[in-house]
Amino acid sequence: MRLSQLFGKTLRQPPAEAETVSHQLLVRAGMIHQVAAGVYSYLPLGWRALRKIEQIIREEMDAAGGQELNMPVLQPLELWQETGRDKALGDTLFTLKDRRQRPLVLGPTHEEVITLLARQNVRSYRDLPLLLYQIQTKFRDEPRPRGGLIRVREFPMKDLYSFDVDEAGLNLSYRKMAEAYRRIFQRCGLPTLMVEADSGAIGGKGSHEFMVIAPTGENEVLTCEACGYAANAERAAFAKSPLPPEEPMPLEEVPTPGAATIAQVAGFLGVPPSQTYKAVFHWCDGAPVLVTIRGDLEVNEVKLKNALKCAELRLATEREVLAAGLVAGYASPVGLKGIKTVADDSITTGANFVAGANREGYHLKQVNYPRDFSVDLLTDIAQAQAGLPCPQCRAPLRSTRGIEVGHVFKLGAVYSQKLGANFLDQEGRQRPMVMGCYGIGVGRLLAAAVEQNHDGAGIIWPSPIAPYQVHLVGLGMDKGEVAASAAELYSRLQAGGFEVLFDDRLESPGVKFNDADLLGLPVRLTISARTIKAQGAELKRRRDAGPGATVPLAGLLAEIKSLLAGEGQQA
RNA sequence: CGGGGUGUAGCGCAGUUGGUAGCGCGCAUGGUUUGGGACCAUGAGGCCGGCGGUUCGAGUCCGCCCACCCCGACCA
Repeated sequence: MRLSQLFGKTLRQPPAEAETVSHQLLVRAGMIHQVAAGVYSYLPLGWRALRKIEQIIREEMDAAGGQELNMPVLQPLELWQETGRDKALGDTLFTLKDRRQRPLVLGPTHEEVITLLARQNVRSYRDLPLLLYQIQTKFRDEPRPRGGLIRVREFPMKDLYSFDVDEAGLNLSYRKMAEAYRRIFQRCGLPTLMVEADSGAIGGKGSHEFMVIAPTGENEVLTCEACGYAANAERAAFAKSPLPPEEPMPLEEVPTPGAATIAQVAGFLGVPPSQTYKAVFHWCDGAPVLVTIRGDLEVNEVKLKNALKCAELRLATEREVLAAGLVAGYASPVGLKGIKTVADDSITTGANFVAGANREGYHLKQVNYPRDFSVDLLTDIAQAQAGLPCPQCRAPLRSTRGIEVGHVFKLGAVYSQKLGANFLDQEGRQRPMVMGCYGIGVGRLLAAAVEQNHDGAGIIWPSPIAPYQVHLVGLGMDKGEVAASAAELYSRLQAGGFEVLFDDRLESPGVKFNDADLLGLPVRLTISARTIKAQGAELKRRRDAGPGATVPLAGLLAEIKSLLAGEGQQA
């Protein structure tokens, strides 16, 4: 491709609204263009890089036995009502009506459609296992798009769905996919960490995310260096230090004027926060819930939401708290009636806690569970944090941030049961297919790759996903001799099978070099009066600093090939 | 949705007490340059986010709306 013909201009300054590095660089390099919040066009260079990634994904999916197909973006809302996911997705679902006023949705994912497809085409265990995938545009009306391509409302995604006869089969498919994912990210030049994750609105029995560790990541990841435990903070467990048993003492009410927070109460009564019960009010699908947890711990809303199995969960407003008859700052489940109560299992060890008296200005001492109160639900709803002990080996957990580029789910039979996707097993019994689903955000992967591979001057593409491999720069293109030999080299490179971007513009060297650095192709080849005199060309890898080496024209192609091969290994 | 911020040329920005809009980059033409964002000259390009109001007169003052960005609740 001749740069003089290429659609898309480089910018010296990034647009003011671009904050993330990948966003700034992709815009400056003329690879993407924003159309609306979270909606982007891909320009030729960006699109080429994206297609490179798609191709890598295809190869690995096919190698793992996947079959590519394509499903519609437009789907009847009815289908989503059947599985109840219209509610689970809520406002995230883009909806519209056709001319007959039939409600439709723009597909945010395709479990429903693919399950229907499998129901229609799978009859027997002999048809299984089955791995079907597509790379297609998804629509999610995210509450807040951000970070350029990191979080958008319309995005290309690879989604594969596995269908197996049983759990064992699912586990096998799951492992196969996890392995394919590792290879994909590796080939894209991205080290990723596979972490335990919450499955959110997709549902199912277990899931893992693939995180690119980056400070700009949206997710907090907790890891244990000692044993390798890794989990998204919204899902992570930790070893709750049990408190020593004590002889339960009689319940006692004490005045605690003005002590409405854990810190104040603990200070006032001279006990550690871990010797208190914290009460938090949540609002779950239109009803109040009182959540109790040990005073030194925090509530994890994702865990709580899962435990309550509710569609919408948030903190209760002051007004809602009052209306429910709760006393903010002095509430506890002790003696409380008519309100759903949940507690973290941290309340089960130790004894003689301080808790609210449900009366302004008073707390209870020597509260003991289950002697003094009961709860409707007792489970782990505590927020893991850096420094807390690893659930597996008790070494302190560490916190990092990550960009989620892939997510794999064990769905089980949730969708197949709801939509009647059954097959006949060897004994002639009808059974629901056991499903898994596996997503990769392709555009986000592109952004993450830039996020991870850049310097002050611009992008440094990992060569497998670079839009072109060689950036050929002609300096002094108004000189016939330079123009001719640059053009000749361009043809030779193309004939040799290289993907070449040829800067044939009549620009000053500074402009050309700076654009080359910004666009970030792995190898730069410069030809000028100077190099022609030396019967060579200057060869430089993007990731190397300093001037390149002058290489004789004779062995040039082989030289480039070996440089690129080295790049591939590095990635 | 809560909190914060910004809308003036393709990009980055300025615009005073209200008087009909400017700078840098980029773009076009001509010329001089050519190994790390060169220089000179000339030129094109604006519904000042939108609507309404105040005023003889609004980019500027007031009201409403919209868009976009950032921080939190959601996710590939």
